[in-house]
Amino acid sequence: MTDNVQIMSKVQENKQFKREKLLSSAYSLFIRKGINDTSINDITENADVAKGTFYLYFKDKWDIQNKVIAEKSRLLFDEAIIDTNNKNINNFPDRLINILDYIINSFVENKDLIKLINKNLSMGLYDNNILDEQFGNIKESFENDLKEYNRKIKRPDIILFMIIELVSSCAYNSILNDKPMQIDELKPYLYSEIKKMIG
Amino acid sequence: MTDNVQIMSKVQENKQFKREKLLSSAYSLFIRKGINDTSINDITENADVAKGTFYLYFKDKWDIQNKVIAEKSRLLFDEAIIDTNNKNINNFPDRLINILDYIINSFVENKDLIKLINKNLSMGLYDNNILDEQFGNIKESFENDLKEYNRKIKRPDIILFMIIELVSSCAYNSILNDKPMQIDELKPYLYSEIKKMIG
Amino acid sequence: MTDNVQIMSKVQENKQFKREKLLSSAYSLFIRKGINDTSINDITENADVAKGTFYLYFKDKWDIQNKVIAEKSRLLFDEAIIDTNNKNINNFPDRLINILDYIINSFVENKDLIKLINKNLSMGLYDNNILDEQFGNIKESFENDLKEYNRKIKRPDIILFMIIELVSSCAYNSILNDKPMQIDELKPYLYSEIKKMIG
Amino acid sequence: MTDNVQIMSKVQENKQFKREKLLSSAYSLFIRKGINDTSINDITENADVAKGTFYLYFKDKWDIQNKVIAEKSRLLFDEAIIDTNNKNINNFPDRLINILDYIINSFVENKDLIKLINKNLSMGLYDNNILDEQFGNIKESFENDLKEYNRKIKRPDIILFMIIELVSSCAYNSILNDKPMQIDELKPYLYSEIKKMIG
DNA sequence: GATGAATGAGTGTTCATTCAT
DNA sequence: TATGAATGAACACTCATTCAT
Repeated sequence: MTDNVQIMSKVQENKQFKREKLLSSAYSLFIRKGINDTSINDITENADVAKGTFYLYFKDKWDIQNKVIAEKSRLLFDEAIIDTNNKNINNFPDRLINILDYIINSFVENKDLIKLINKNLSMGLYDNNILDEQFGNIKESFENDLKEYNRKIKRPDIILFMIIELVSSCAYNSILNDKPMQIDELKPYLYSEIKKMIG
Repeated sequence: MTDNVQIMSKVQENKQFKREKLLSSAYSLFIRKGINDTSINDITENADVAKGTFYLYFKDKWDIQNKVIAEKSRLLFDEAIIDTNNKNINNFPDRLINILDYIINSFVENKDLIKLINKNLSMGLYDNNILDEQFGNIKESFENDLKEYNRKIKRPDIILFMIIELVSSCAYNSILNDKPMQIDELKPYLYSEIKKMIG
Repeated sequence: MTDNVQIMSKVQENKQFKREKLLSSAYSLFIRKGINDTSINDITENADVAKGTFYLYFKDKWDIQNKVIAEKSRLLFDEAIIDTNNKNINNFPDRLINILDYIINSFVENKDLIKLINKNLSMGLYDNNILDEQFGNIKESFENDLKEYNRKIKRPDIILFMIIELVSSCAYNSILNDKPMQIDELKPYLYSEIKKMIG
Repeated sequence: MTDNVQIMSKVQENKQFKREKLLSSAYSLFIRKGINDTSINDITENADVAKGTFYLYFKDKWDIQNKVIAEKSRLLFDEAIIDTNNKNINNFPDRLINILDYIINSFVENKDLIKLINKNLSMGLYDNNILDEQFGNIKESFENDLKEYNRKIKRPDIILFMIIELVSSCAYNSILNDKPMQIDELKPYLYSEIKKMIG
């Protein structure tokens, strides 16, 4: 029995390992060459795995793409919240700004990441529940903060939605194309508007 | 001589005609099947033109795609401004809101259009000058309005940029996925924030 | 000892059971989707058995295919003879016609069966001994009848062979494609020729 | 104008040539390795043509397969009729037997041909009009003969259908598997039955 | 300028088979 | 015995691009 469990878990572990090799292979290729120019062949080759193996774990390229993005962006949101908690920021607006700033800075450091995530946001990511998950996380954090710091906002969900759209959309253009200006120059204006919104 | 000129212009006309057939063929296919699922073969067939002819007018699919989007979105902005002028709206905020509302309503009526335009915005459209052109139009109109109605805004270009990003990004999600809600429900919140921004 | 035997036979039973599950799984899939579109994976999945298990009982798809057809067609011939015996038909030609009619009617009721069997007849079934077995049954029955009803035919084996070829070939086309006409319309002509043949 | 026609016909000729190269390449491979074991890659390689070219002329393997069989079997029927005419056989039964005998002999000389044609007959060839065409030819010839030699048969179409089914089915087994005996031994019995049928 | 036949590299996907557990 | 994860050769089919006419 113990043997069986151990054997099972050995196999299970191995499967998990393969799955992760594929995910990280896909991630690095998506970042490096873009999704359109990454073939499943590329992914498996890069993962040192047979081509057929891919189909044991993912349905097709869209499937692994969504999984990659879900994983990476969840990670990002989590980090942002942890960072904010670590800094012991104790008022609501600064907490929100810190979260957004952390995310923006991550994108600045990893421009391919914003390309990857954004590309997909616009390609129908909202159809499935990936954004909802992340959004869920930050929404919860946002509403906790509201309660904790005794803030009243009418329809906080809508405000948060608009804030995130504004930030991600502006960050995308500013970081990747310096439009309308470099992100560091843009930030003050951006954060100023956000503060108005949660005013 | 006159004859020659006429012949020349006839030829020129014919060329222009071919080009336009290709553009409108591409547009209808992009709208109908999406860009990824439209091949150059599809475009030429649909345009009743030989496959090789495509390459006399466009470099590749990305080229015609950009041209199509440029044309369609310029048209849209122009219409929005004309509509606003026709309505004799005489104060600055209402003029701005009317322009944005016109654009949003157009997207609602033609959801494939917002899909097409947005897909491309996020696929590197900012690399070339297409958005700049449109943006130029509306920026000019925006600044004219500011002057005419005696408004003072610090850095109107940045504010306008943020407004457009906010509107297009929110409209995309709301119209296509009802996230966070249907567009008609979202509009009041959206316009309210915009009015704050040009406050 | 008894225990051992029981255990052994239990194991044996179990093996037989697996084999039969595979056979009936294959049969239903062959009928439903055709042989070419049925994979070994399909067969094992449908039989609730691991993929590797297949190879413990059968060499490959051709192997199980032949076994399936052998089983199903032997069954069919047996049924036809039993039906004829039950009806107490007491003259030779009517007995033969009844057997053939029973088979044709079975095919009419299960068109996929004639597709399955025929496909394979033409795909090299004669290479192995499957047809011989069935043919053996009906040949024996045929020759018994000849003796019992005091009929004399030169080379009854050849005549029977030709009759079966004629019937199965005509039935296939008539049942599946109504060529040259529907089977009910064709039957009188067919049986009339057969009666001539056993003259 | 003349030039254009000549150019057109040059191109057209070339296309016809490519198509025929593909057909004959497919035929030789089907004969040599069987249809299932012949890939489109094999066909184009063998025809010294690019893979994509295949799809300019044929939809898929089933398409070219049908065309090959149609061509080859039409040829066979035509030859059989010509041979019969050349021999100045002047009575109906002998003419019919000669046609059938010619076809059988061709199959004996080219066993792969009967394999190819038969395989397909049983794989749903009757769905399309290939057999009808061939059958049309021989039916016409059959009915011409009936008229010319003043024969009366009730429903000659049905009789002919049964004769062809009987002959092709028996020939297949006899030629390929010597079942129930070699074709030369079988022929007398076969032809004797056929004569009864048109009796 | 216009054509469209030809190309062939490239793609996603399937599947019989093996073998460590 | 039984399993099912892994393999990788094989497949049909697509498509942007070229170029002789």
